Amino acid sequence: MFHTPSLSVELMFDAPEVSEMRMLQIHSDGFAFEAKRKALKNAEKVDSKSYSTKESCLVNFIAAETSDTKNIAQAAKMTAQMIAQAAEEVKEKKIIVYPWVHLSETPAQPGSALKLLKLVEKQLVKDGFDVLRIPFGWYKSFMIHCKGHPLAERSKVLDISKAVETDEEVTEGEDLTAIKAEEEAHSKFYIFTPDGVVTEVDKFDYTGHEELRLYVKYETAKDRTAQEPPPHIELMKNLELVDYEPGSDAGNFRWPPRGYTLKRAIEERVTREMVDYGAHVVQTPLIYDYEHPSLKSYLQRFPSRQYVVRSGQRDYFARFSACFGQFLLLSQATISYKQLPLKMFEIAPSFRREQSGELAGMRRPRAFTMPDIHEIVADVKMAKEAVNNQIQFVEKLMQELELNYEVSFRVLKEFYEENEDFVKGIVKRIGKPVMIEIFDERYAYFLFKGEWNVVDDQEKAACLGTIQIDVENAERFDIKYIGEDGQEKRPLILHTSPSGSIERILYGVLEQANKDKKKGIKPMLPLWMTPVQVRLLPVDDMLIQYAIELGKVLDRYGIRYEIDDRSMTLGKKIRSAEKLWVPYICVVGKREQETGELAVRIRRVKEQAKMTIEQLAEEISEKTDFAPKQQLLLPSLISRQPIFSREV
RNA sequence: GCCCCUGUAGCUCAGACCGGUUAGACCGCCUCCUUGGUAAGGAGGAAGCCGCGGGUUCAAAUCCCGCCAGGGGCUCCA
Repeated sequence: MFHTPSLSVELMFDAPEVSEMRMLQIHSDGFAFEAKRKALKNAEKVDSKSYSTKESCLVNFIAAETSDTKNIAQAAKMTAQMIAQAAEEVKEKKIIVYPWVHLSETPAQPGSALKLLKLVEKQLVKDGFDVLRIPFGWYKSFMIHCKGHPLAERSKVLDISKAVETDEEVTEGEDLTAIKAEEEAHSKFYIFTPDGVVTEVDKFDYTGHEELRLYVKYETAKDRTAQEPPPHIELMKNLELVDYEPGSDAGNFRWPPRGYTLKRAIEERVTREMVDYGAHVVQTPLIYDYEHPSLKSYLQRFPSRQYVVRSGQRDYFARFSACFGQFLLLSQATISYKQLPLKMFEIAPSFRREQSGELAGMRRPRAFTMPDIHEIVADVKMAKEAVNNQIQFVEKLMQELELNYEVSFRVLKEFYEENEDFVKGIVKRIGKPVMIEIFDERYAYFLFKGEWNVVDDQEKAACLGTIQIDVENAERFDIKYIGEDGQEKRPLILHTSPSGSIERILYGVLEQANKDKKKGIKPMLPLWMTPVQVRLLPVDDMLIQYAIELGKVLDRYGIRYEIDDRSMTLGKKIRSAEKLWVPYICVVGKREQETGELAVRIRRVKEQAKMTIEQLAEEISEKTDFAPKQQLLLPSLISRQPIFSREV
């Protein structure tokens, strides 16, 4: 595609990358071996440690190369073919498969090598040969008597890079259009700055834009170096926010009350913003019919990664986004041009059956909660206006999440050329350098896509908010509006997630907190979403009642608090609150009761302050006034709370 | 999905390579003492299908095979 075939082979496969399983073949009169002792800890189990025959046989010494492990089945198949061909040439029915690692300088891992040899054996047996596979992982003695004819000793190298393509596994209902299209698309990557300057990504000076550099590196080089688990995983458990659920499928999580409080706070925040934006809020089903014509065609755009739900004799798929329900609803709605732009919003679970190896904590689960807005517009002009409007709330929400983010846009070349001013206007609005990918051919349903990404501690990037101009699905789902002239018209659709999934937001804020921690800043969750905003610590049992009275004041302000009424030392209560990153920790003792002023440990400023409960409540209210009041979803007395996964 | 590593008390982790008393430790939990002033007060106690299922062995947390889960790499991320 990009290169001539011969050139591309050279570029793609450096010498050590070529798969060259090595094999030495000896046509022998008789063969014998004896397994002496294990060479590997997990050597293959053997029924008989020795074997001897006087019969003629074709002995194949085989060393699997590292490169064979890329496609063991393919390597095995070709190896078996080579052996079968050689056997037929010398008219031999008896075949010995002998593992001999010393033929290779870069051998495969034992497990892969054994797997390969077993597959070779299986194939040859299937082809009707009498096969003996010599046990793997032992030091062995052997005897061989080479026949000495011209074809009796040969060495071979398997070159898997020359393999013909075999049938790709295709699941029913799947076609590879999207993948193929993406492979064929050409893309160029640039950095756009707010002043309108365009620079190729590798020529841009990233000084002062370290995270942008990391993001670009991730997107273009796909460089992965992480060894450690992502830090947010330990944090989410210790803060008792989310945890794995062993009783469910991989990638499905449970939310104890603290985490659920945070989750709901975010959901409510995003929903309010969408209602303010003028959205119609809906709820649509979680499962959909594979056979529905529009859905069938939509599914064919993507590899099948769905959860399948059986109902009676029929299979349904769990939705992987909110698009279906909204499109189906819109397709039956009577929409006038007077109602455009029409905004539909939904926040609900979605399911993507990601490959097991792709799952990673909250960065990539299989079940997640996605806020999704679709904005129906008449034409490209209106779409561009909508993008400009949407950018405002996406930027606002991203800033409220208090995390560093990098913005990128992916634009069809043709669209870019016609709308250069629009794109540059957006970058100006973003106010910092952004990465822009310009692609030649449309490989998905969008011709324009904005992404708000975070870069984590492992230097991996993940997309949160996104805005896309969809030019395909209005037609696919037969969504139309009635124009001024009374005629049905086909609209464009903006697909937007204002914030990204709630799970990924949590991933983002925890990774951000971890980055802060490494810089010596106390890690925190944004005040408006943190489950517990205030902890009241009565110094002794006599003061619990007073703390409860103080709590009632906080209730009036809609502030989430706990009272540590456990029988432990003050030092321990403070430690417990600090471990949970509680932003305001108030000691409630006789002094406070007498003066009416609390001693407040303020996490953000690492200092104590004296203030009344009303002053504290005012301060928190003021800092969180943009967010709906979310209740704490567990009893405020800590003595009444079980421990789900927190430490103290 | 493939490859590598890991899975022991609620948590974090010893023990495993080299099979053999009653599987340990910190934190947490429970009981008692202590009623405390800004990141761990003291004493005692309970708590384990050693991930699951097979196998080898007189004997398995330990060795072998399979499966599941978590992490990393590849691929992928609509």
